[in-house]
Amino acid sequence: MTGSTRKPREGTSRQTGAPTISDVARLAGVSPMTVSRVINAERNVRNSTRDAVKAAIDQLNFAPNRAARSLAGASQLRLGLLYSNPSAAYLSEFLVGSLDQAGRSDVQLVVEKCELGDHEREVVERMISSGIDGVILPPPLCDSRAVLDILIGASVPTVVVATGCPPPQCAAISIDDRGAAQAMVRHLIGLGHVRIGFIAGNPNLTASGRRLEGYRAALAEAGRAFDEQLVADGLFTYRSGLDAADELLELENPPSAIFASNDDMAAATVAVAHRRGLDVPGDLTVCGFDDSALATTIWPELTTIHQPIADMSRAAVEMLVGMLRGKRGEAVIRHMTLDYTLIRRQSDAAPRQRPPVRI
Amino acid sequence: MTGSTRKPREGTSRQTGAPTISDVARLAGVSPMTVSRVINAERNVRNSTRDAVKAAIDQLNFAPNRAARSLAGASQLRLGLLYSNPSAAYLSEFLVGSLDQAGRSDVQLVVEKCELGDHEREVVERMISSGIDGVILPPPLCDSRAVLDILIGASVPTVVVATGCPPPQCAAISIDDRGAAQAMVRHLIGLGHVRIGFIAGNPNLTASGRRLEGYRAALAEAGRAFDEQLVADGLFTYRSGLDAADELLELENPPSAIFASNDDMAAATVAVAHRRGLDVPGDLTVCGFDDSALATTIWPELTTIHQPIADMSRAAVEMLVGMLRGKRGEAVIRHMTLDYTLIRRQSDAAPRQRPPVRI
DNA sequence: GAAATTAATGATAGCGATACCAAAAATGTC
DNA sequence: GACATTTTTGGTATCGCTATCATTAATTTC
Repeated sequence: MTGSTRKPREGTSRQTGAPTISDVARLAGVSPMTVSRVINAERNVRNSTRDAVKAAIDQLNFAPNRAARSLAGASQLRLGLLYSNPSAAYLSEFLVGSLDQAGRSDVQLVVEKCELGDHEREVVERMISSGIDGVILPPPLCDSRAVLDILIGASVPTVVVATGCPPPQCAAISIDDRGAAQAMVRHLIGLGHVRIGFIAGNPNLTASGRRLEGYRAALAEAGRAFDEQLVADGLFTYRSGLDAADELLELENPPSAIFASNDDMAAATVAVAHRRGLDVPGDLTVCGFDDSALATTIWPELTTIHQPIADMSRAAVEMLVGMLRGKRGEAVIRHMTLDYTLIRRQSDAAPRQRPPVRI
Repeated sequence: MTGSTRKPREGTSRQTGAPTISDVARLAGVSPMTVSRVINAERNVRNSTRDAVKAAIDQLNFAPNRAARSLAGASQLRLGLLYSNPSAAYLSEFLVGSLDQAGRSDVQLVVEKCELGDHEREVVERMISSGIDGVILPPPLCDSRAVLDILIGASVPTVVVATGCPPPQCAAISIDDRGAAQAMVRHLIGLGHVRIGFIAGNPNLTASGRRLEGYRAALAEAGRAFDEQLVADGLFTYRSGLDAADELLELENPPSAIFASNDDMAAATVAVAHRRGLDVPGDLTVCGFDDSALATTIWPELTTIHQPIADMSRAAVEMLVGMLRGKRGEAVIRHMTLDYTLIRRQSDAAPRQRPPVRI
């Protein structure tokens, strides 16, 4: 209402000028505590008192100080974000999203590196004992049995991101890996490719299996037979991609398109093709998955599947906060699936009329 | 280090478990006030003290409580991080470092893309008028005259990272690009290489010039003549590296080693070598610069110069915070040079007795 | 080398709210 | 009406951090 001239408090130079709960109390002739009760809609306040306080609040145009509130009351949540060594590009996007959301939700994010190996136990336990409220696990940690077991054992609320097979005790954010792979293969079939090679990912990561399923599904729905020979094993590393691509191109009847389970292996495939004198995409179509930085670094730029990484990490933070701040009762474990996008760049094309001549 | 059992404080049930400034103080053997000073990058703290406190902060994984902080009076700083399109790997590391430090210093980092071109003015001005307190410029923006002029004109405290030639009005973090390049070429000479090719970087970036200087200096100190032909132009992109490498390997008398000004171009050089049937490092030694993720992604892994990118961005945030929060009037503009490391991997070797036969 | 100056640290007192418990007031019971 | 209960209300102690000033240590000055 009225501007109500508040006389500037003398003394320290720190006052902000905004009315405080004490100002309200003085005006209403009650104690600050009572004002707090009114603000928080607690029951045990007589109506007459409540009305007086409310009047004072209106008159001063008082609004509680959020900082003071969270300091005194509910403690600030701290979420742990453990990462191993995903592609650096993945991590940075992931961080941007999660930090952004952490700011919005007013929670603190503790980011820590956790190499897979002997130290993982130590790192995770230190994080737990340092009083973290919940943990977010991006790949590849989201599929680490060891890490998951420690967290689940300690009943730490956890959100796994981009795993193909989330443990029942964890919340999960993911994309439809299977569907995405299927879409890519459909695309290749649509382009006219008949023999389509596939480079599988690290079998320890559940997403690998999902992507392979998608490949098979697309073949099946097009009435194509599944040819064991056209699937090579990979580990998601560039180096493994080199071997896998060699294996596929060495075949009697090599594929005219190769779909690698991630961009690193797709890049390796491009390198192998070039070494063999094959033009990409003229002689060989190569597609990746992830839309990592590498996809646009190399030449030709890769046609690949884009994951909304930042959105996924944002969602992970939000979900975790929901689980932690959510009232008492049922910790509704939720799963969430975000949309992927097929990005066409320069590494795919229709196959030549005749299969390229092997040199 | 050790897990340091933090004893649960007794008393009220309100404690959160998160380490506080007092925990850090106790561990470091100083007063809480001193810890506060370190966090806020204030000046009057002895280096030894600062280091001890930082160690304690790391050990406890401490991050200040925002609520308490804003209650106590400190306003939250907002720093702008403008980026254009450096190598994606570079950016991600840069982000990891700066976001981490931003969390520790409790400043908000506003990350925004600023493509070089017509819009730069718009983007920068928008950022300024949105009330940003300071700006961090990683390459290549750190060398953009246009962007710098706007910022300097508006007297926005700015830290440039990894430029070869920082404007006097800005603080700067860098490594010794010239010395690093010189060290690498010295290494190649030591290996026995005589004809050493060099792929220059984008001429708009001052660091490019520094690296070329280092190349020439190493040659000069070894009493080798400088051969114009052995220097090819590049732009720091993979694609430009493809062309540059082709140019060098096309020479009548091609080099037995190629030193590219960054890893992307070195990776491209490896690809070209392979396409030409050259073994790396058997027939051709290839070295890069930056130690980006790409260096260890491809095969063979690149011998390169490691820049502590994350540390540099961390330092940039810290320095900016110091300039902004530091007491004592005059903003002492500082420059800081961090150490580089020559990392030997699998892409370098002594030259063959005779130059490889061209196919 | 003692005094004057400056830098580095520590001690104390809040910031604006809530938690917890004790005191006071209102209500109910016989 | 005296006593047990239940509601309201107030007092006090934090929450985690920083402002401010006092104190101590390190430098400089003459």
